[in-house]
Amino acid sequence: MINPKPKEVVPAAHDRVYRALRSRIMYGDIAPGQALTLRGIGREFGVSMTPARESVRRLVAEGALILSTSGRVSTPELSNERIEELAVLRSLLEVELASRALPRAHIALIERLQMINASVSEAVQNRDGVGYIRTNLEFHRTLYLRAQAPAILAMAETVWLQLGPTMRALYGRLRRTEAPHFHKLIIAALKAGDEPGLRLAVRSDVTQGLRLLTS
Amino acid sequence: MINPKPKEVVPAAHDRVYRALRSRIMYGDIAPGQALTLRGIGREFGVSMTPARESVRRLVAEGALILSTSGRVSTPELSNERIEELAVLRSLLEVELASRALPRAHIALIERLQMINASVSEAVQNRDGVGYIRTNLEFHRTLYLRAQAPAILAMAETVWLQLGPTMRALYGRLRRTEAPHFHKLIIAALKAGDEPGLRLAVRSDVTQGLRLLTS
DNA sequence: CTAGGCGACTTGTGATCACAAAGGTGATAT
DNA sequence: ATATCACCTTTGTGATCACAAGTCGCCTAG
Repeated sequence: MINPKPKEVVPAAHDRVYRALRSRIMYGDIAPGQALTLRGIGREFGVSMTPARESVRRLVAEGALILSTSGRVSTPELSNERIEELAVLRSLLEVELASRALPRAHIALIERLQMINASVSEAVQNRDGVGYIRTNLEFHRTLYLRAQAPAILAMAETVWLQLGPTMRALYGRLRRTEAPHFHKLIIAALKAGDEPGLRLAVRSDVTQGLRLLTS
Repeated sequence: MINPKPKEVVPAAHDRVYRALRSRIMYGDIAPGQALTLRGIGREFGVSMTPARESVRRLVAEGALILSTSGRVSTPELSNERIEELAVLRSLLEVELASRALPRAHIALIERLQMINASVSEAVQNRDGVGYIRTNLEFHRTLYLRAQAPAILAMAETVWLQLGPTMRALYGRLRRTEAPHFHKLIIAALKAGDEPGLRLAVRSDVTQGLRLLTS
């Protein structure tokens, strides 16, 4: 057989719904406190309540959605204390990931990061909040993939997911015209093979944005 | 009304099943690679497939169970690389939690930790693997609850959950008669208010056990 | 005009069913 | 004796339904 298996030709409905909702939440398409209904999700994706419920359960388990006592589901409205915790988590996890990626960061990776960073700048100039969040996370994910640490990366993505709706609320009222400064520091540290500098740059980049949220 | 609401008199079936399975997995009642079936779970708990599926989905999202490509569900058999990652995660998260708990650790907490530690020793002497895992985690959780950082604690518990079946495999073949040494160091550092010592003791305690797994 | 209550509608939960795919088992051919 | 194939059982998936609890709006009484 030349082509033995197209491998998962048709993804399961619950998985498709899960991925779509996850993207929306992580990239700030949904505002904090927004309510969702199982029947509404099912209607939108052309499936019954069953896959809708499964995808919602999964997202609740990841902290992307919260369940009220009566089972109603909505995006979370994070308290300042919770935001501070999530910022610390981002810092802990992403500094570790960056540190592990450093010895594996070849020139091709650095060039790719610079290209992504240009997209970030573009999104900032266009006042495109969702685009900013998406490209910013792509910048970080591209670097961290080199760490070859899927468990840690998955945990970092879970934190991003929890912050998604809140980040939208932030960057919606953020008026900034410059590209992210710390991204340049990260790239410079990567080029120089400067591990302490990289750790500091990542910590700063991760902390900076979230600090505005708790004001 | 004197007693307005007994508050959630009857927990939802899926939640009850979830909690039961989660306990089993976290405390090492289930061996790595053990297969589960939705109908089997439903039969055991006297519910239909629906709540069984929801609880399983939730546990899969937390990394406590894995889904084969065909949807079959089982406990994970962790690779050495994955175990090393999870050990690093434990170290990162729990050092932070301990550090935050330190300024809040009064004498009553320390005494409670000593009592729990006695139970740990007892479980070790009785060759009670599950009891050891349970009391050991209770020791850590009791300390970390003082950190007042629910998001970080939840993430740490997720890591424990992922390691559950594997820890069982470890402590099953572990032949040790002494109580955990590093727990005493943790308690000593708490008494002395010694933050660097506490961080080191927690990191050592967390790393020590898992190091044996990757041999 | 406002507060309280009643009723209709919305929503989540859990059970059941039909279906397709995967796994296992036994028979058969070489 | 072993490899292969067919059949049957097991299993997950998704749709539908009945039911209970919650939510919202409207109406009425004060």
